[in-house]
Amino acid sequence: MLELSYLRELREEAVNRLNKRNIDAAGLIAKAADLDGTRRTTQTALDAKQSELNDLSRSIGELMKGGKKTEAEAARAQTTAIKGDIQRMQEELNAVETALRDQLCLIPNAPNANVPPGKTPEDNITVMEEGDKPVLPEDAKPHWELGEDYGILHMDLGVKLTGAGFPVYSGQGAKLQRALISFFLDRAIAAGYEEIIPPHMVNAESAFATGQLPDKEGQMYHATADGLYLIPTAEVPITNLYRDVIVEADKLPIRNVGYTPCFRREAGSYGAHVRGLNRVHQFDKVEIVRIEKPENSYAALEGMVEHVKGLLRDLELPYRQLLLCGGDMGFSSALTYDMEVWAGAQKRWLEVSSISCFETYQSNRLKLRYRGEDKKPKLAHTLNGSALALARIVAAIMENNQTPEGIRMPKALQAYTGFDMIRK
RNA sequence: GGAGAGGUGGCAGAGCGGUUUAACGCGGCGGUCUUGAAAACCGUUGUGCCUUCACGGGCACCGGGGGUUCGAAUCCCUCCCUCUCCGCCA
Repeated sequence: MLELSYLRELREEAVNRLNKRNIDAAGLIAKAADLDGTRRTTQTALDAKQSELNDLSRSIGELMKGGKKTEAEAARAQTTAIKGDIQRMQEELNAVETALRDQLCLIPNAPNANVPPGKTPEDNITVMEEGDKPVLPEDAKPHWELGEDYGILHMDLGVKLTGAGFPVYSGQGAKLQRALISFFLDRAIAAGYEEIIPPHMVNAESAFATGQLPDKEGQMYHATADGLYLIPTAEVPITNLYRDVIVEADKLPIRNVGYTPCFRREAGSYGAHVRGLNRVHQFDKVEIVRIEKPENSYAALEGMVEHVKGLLRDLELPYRQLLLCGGDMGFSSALTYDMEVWAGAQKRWLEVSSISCFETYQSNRLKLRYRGEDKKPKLAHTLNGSALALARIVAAIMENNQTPEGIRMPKALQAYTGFDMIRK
């Protein structure tokens, strides 16, 4: 949620920033401002009534103690009307507060000044591109065929066990998954991130705080018997560690990394582009999360991008970095870079990482604050990024590194896989 | 899953309908003393919202929600969580 104080004090700036998303920013904000005004007048009136009742109650106590029964009874008679007012005002306040919160939930984060305008992925800016695309023979196979040929990836078995989009890995394919997870974790730890193993299910409060609810309700698997959600990313449990927390300034930045499986319903996305590992309901991901002082957050974002670039280089994958345009950015993000790798047989770019700065949008919901120089709590900035998401990395490695002898493993990974080639 | 006990300020721990605007202690911060430090002593000490140019003032918060009452940390209902014992179990 955007901060009310921001919408109040820098309303014009907020509208301008939000306009990059091609939404009716002025209208959304005007409605929120209206509700906020009503809320404040109601609160002021309610507080005054409450104060009146408190005074009266105190005086009744004193009168009773002094044995002045008659006067006490007279005072007591006055309270009925006040209590009625209080109840009515309280209900009014509750209603307007709910409406205000709902309205604020409709307003996405305000894009950073550097976010390009635009509506679709075509308007994203390619910041850089690195690595040579492999030259593959005409009959080079996409990863889903290679997976079957080598007996390491079985989409059909996943269908049998669960349904479409739940891959089964076996043998060297399974080992490759585990190797990548360890590799990514070790690299993040070496870069100063503390490893976290969080729960894979969260409650509604957590899902709300990081913005999955109410916006993306249909995208999460929901265990209704217990009211829990399967996490779509480790971002949710790890960021929620800091919900309702005030951290001392000298504890910042906080850097966490966590490996978890990720579960996404991906409702409504079918077609040729979702074959094999391109889009699945369950995949593994190593996620990095940072909590920063506002003045450091964008430098931290660049640092996270550099970290991910290092991983992709060591995996010998051609990749490019995109700066997402306003229309393609996630709801909660202020600025997002996507990292994509080249899958040589499909001849497509596959998104393997999304690295975002949320400014105070998440921390406002989380009530995640730090104590600044003046000892007053202030909202911190949150950031996160995939480092990295496995399934598509595996797809690209398989496709790009296919040879007549087998699938070659990147050198940096061989210490983790224990083999240099996947063979039949 | 069953039975019992309990959830109070950064920690520890009283309070169990109206001198609680939450005691005492520890810790934190500021000060006095001191060459400096320790000790001692004095003061101070949370979060959110409303209001005010400001100083300040008001309201709410004793696990969450609801109720009784003129008045609730204190009584009632309900949910959540923790601990102990029993049962089950990787």
